[in-house]
Amino acid sequence: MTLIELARELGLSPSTISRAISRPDLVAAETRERILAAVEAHGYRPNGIARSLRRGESNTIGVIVSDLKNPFYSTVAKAIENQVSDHGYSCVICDADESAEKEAHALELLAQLKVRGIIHAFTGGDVDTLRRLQAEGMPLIEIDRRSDLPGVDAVLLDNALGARLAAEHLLGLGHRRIAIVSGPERLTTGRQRLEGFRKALANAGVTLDDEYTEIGDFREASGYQATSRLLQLDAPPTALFVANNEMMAGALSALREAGVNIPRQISLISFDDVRWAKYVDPPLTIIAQPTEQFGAVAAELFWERLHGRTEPVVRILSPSLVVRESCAPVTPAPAGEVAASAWRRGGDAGKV
Amino acid sequence: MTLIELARELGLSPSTISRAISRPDLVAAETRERILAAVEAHGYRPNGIARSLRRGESNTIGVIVSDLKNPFYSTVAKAIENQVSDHGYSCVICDADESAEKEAHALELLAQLKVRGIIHAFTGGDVDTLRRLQAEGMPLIEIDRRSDLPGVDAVLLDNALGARLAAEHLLGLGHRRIAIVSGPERLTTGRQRLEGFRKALANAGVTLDDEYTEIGDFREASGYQATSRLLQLDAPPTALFVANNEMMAGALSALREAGVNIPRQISLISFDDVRWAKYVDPPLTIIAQPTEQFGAVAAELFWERLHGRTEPVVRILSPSLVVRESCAPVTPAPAGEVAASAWRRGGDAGKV
DNA sequence: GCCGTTGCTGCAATCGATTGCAAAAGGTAG
DNA sequence: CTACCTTTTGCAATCGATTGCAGCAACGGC
Repeated sequence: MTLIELARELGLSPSTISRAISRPDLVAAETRERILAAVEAHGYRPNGIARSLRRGESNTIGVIVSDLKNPFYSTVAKAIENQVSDHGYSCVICDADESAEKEAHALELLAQLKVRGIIHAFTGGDVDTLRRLQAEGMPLIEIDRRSDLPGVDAVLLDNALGARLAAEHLLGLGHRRIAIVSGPERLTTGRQRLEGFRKALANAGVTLDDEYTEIGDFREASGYQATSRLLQLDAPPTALFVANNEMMAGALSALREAGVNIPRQISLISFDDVRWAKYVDPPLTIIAQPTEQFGAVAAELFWERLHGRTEPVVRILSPSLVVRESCAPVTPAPAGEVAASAWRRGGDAGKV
Repeated sequence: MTLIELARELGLSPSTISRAISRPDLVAAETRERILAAVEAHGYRPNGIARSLRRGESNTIGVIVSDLKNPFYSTVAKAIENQVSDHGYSCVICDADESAEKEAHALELLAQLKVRGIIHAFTGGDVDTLRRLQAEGMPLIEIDRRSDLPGVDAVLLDNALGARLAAEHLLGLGHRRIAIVSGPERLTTGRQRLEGFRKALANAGVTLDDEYTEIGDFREASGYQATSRLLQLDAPPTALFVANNEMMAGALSALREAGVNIPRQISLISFDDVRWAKYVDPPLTIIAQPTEQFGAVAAELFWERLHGRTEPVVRILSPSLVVRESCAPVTPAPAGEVAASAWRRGGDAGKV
């Protein structure tokens, strides 16, 4: 049922119907009642597409996350959706799947859909497309990860602080043979967590060995592989920092499989306090992010943009250390080799 | 930049430009090159809204999940998104937040957006809206939960089987004082898991006591509360079946807090093999669902509908039992009261 | 040389709702 | 009674792309 059909049926013009719906005060009370009754009776709904075309706006916002399966991003997406749906906006949520191509594709698609703004976690892809969208006046809000595009809003974590908290916790427990599994260089989160960690260690006079520096892709499988490699070193680390929750799951698998005891043989600390971190054996010490705030703040920045703000705003959120039981003081072993050879023997042998 | 502006600049008609983009074979090679070069240069993108209006279709599909934070649903959503984006479709993902109102609101919104179909997990709300959409010819595909609307496609789990697997596992370990935390009656998942469980116990001559039957709302908090109540009974259960992953997290909290040892004092089995279930202490015995299949099959059913199928199809997926370490044989205590009083003394006292 | 065909391009209508402007009706003041 | 204002409704253009139909040119066959 279209506006015109309804108008014909009521013997009124389409304009009147349209006004009765969107600006009721302009229509005589009696007419209005009659129209609304008919609308109700026929279940008429304005065609959102036609409306958007005419109004030149869509009441839709685009969200691109790099992995919808990752609870961090699904939580952020949910927070955004909740915020904007209260205002009658809807979300087109895209999953870039950590792929730059898919990201570029999603951006094009959202642009075609004429969304009012795009909130996205940069996946390292197409800065050109971003630049063009920005030039066209599309509000762009980055979450979690930063492209190097100037002038866009962003909600970020103080990754260096997070990495420092992790490093200092491990150093404080006496660890010196410390390894990291970080993310891709092309992502700010990957870079900053690595550099922040390196620097914090350096401040304490500890150098982060290349051998102990693994670069994954923030997905489970790479966490598994990286950790497996570290375990095969002649002098495996006594402590491990894993830079996101997905890779942490992989690390956990690798450690289980190798029969390594946490924290007795290796201390494990990682990023992002997923809900289950506290139920794991052992409960995980982690660097927590204010996950829902990412979404809420991003939505907020979006509204401001819509209401005329033109100056870019960057909000930095703070991580915090949550101490549980996956980190322990380094075992006072006679020599570095002990732990390694103990592992080879497997199981509980490393008890000392 | 619009089609008309571009046309004027090139001294061609809009029709030719349009054809050069969407049906290149109809345009002379030379003209086509010239047009495509200009398109590239100006970064012209067809206005998706106008295109949709004219074509009378949107290349958009709506997805409503009942809780985007729940890894089950985010995984399903991702699977759907991945499937349809390969075909140039985009997803509008809505979160009903387990609220019937929000669900109705989302349905209206998707209808206005003229999506090509809606894949949704019924939240118990507005069957009227669903019925109207169905009457209008909107492809409707239900996942996980079933409304009582006839004629719609659905991808469901064999919940009764899942519940039976859980019951038989517990029975096989000798448990008789068995409790359940299930979901709302208004949801098929809640009902079927409860009834299936009850029936499976009955088959073994065990009755599911009212005292042992808790109805939650599939969210973490209700799992916590229900479990806490069960623990305060004079004769607490020796085994507990929790009917979804969110409530299971709550149950875990409650058990931890009460210092109850799993599985020594209580055996725990629950639904949905979230990735972390195997890292928990103890690794959780669960009923696994083929999560990604839900999304893939739903997308498949959607395509079929688009391509003309009119007969409703219901696909039932099978759960499976994954045995880990959260269930143990019932402790051969002299009398039923022992366990209860042991708990009151707290901690490891119940070791017997 | 004429006609039919093929290939390319343009004209103009169309999708459905919105909105500036104008017309008609009713009311009030001078 | 006229002039003017207010309220209510309708007319018609508009948003931007698509597409059926027609026009035109070039070419080949007879």
